Amino acid sequence: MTAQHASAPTALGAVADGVVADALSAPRPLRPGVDLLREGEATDRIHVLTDGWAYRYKTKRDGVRQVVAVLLPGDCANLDSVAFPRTDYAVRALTPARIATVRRDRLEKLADERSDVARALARAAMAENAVLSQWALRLGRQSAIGRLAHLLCEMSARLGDGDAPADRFELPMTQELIADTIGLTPVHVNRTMQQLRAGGLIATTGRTVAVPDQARLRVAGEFDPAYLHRGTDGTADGYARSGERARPAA
Amino acid sequence: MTAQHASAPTALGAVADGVVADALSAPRPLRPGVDLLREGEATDRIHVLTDGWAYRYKTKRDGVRQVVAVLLPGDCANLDSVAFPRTDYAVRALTPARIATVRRDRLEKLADERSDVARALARAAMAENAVLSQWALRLGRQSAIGRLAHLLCEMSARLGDGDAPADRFELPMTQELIADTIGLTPVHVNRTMQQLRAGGLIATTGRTVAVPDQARLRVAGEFDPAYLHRGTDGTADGYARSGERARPAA
DNA sequence: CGGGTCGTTGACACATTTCAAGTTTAGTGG
DNA sequence: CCACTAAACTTGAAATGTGTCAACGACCCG
Repeated sequence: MTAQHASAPTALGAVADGVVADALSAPRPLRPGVDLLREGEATDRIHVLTDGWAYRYKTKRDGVRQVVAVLLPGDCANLDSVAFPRTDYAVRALTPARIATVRRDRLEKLADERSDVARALARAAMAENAVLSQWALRLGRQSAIGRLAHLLCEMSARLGDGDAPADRFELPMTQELIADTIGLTPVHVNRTMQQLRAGGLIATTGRTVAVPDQARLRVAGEFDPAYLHRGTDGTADGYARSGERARPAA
Repeated sequence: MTAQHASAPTALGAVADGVVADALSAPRPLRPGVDLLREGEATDRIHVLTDGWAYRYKTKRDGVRQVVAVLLPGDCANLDSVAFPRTDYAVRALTPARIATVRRDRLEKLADERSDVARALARAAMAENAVLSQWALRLGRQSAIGRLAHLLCEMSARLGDGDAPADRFELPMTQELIADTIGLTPVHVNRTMQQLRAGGLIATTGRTVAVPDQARLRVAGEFDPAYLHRGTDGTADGYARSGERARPAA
C-alpha cells in the first residue's frame, strides 16, 4: 500500500486504493458525538474515516432518526458527494475518530484521468447499494430479534478477518443508536438483547459482544454475508450461493 | 438523443446516455410476472428497462419478500452487475415490459475508454443509494400511512414531468406488491389506502391514482423530492434545502 | 461526591398482523 | 354475450409485537 496518511485500506478497493490514498489529506481528529456533515449541507470534500467509528443518519422533522450506515475505518463518509455535492444525510462520530479528506474536484480529476479510479468509485457505490438493500429487507420484513441478530452478524463479519467473523468484538453503539439503526425503540432493543442473551446467542460484558456460535446467530438473523462483498475480491466475486429461486411467476 | 434502440433516456444521464444507448441490444419483450433475473444468479449482461414497469426484490427463506426498487422505463435493472456479476436480488416484470441489454464486458470497456461513462455509472449507483437510504428511513421510522403516502409521492414525482409531479397516474402495483414495497401486510395497505381516500389525499378509479393536493400528500408522507435527484441536473444539483440541522451533539 | 448518560424493569396502550370470510373485478371459453 | 374462474380488493374480530410512559439502578467522569 502506498498510502501517505491513511492507515487502513479504503473501501475503494486494491487498485485505486493507492492512488486515492495518496491524495488524501492528513487525518483530522473528531470527537464522539460531533457531526462531520449535516443534513442538506453542501460539501466540496470527500471524507474517509481512518480511525474510529462513525455513522450516517437521516432525520425526520420531528427529530426521529434512522441510521443508514455504520462506518468503520476505511469507509467513505459521503461517497455520493462525488456526484451530488449536497448530502441528504448527516455523518456523526461515534467514538473518537480521525478523518482524511480529498477535495471533490481533485477526485473528479483523478477519476477522469484514471478509469480504474472511476470504476472503483462506482464499485464502492454499488457495494453500499447492496448493503442498503439488505437493510431494507431487514427493516421491512424482519422481526425485532431477527433485525438485532442480523446487525450483530454484520458487525461481527465486518470486524472479522477476511471471511472469518469476529467471535468477540467491541460494539461502541449505545442501545439507543442500535434502535435508530434497526428501526426499534431503545427499550425494545434492550428487551430483545436480553432474549438473545437468554438464548445463549450472544454474551455481553460492558460493550464487548461475544458470539459463542456464529451459525446459530446467523440463523436467528437470517444472515448471509454475501451482500457485504468482502470475499476474494476483484471483479469476480467468489461466493458460492445456494441457487435459491424466486416463487414461481403466478 | 442518439439512441439506437432505447426509446427513453436511461438513468445514466445526458452525457453518457448516447454512448451507452448505442451499445444496447434491441429490446426484448417480457411478460408480467416473469423474472428477468433471479436471486443469486450470475449474469454477464446489464439490463435496461425500456418499456413498462418492473421491480427489484429480495426474498427471505420463508418466502417473504421486500421490494427494493420500482423500475420505470430508462431504469437499469442490475447496475451493480458491473461490479458484482452475481445479483443478490431478483427482478420481475410488473406489466408487459421490454428490456434492452449490454454485455458487461462491453460496458466495462466503454467505462475504461470514456471516463464520462464510468462516472455516469458511479453517479447512477449513487442516485440509487440516495433512494435506498430514503427507503430505509421510511421502513424504519414511518407509520403505515406515512409510508404509503411517501410511496405515492415518489411515484407521482417520478412519473411527472421534470419538477412537476403527476397529479393523476396509473399505478399497476397490486396492494400486495405495495405491501411488499413498504413493509406492510396487504390487508393493512388496503385499510391505510382507505384512510388516505377518506382524508381526501388521494382518489382512485381502478388503478388510476389522482392526487388532488400534492402538498397535503407530501406532508402526510414527509416527502421531499430532493433525494430523487431529478432536478436541473449535471454535477451541480439545484435544490434549495431548508438548512435543517441535526440534534445538538450530546 | 455529584450529575449525567446509559441500561433495565413494569404496566399499559396501540398499531399492525393474523385469520377467515366475503365481494368485486378482470379474464376466458363456450 | 353470458357463465365461470381466479385474482384482487374489502371487511370484521381477535391476537400480538412493539411502542409509550415512568421510574429506578448502574456506571463513568470530572
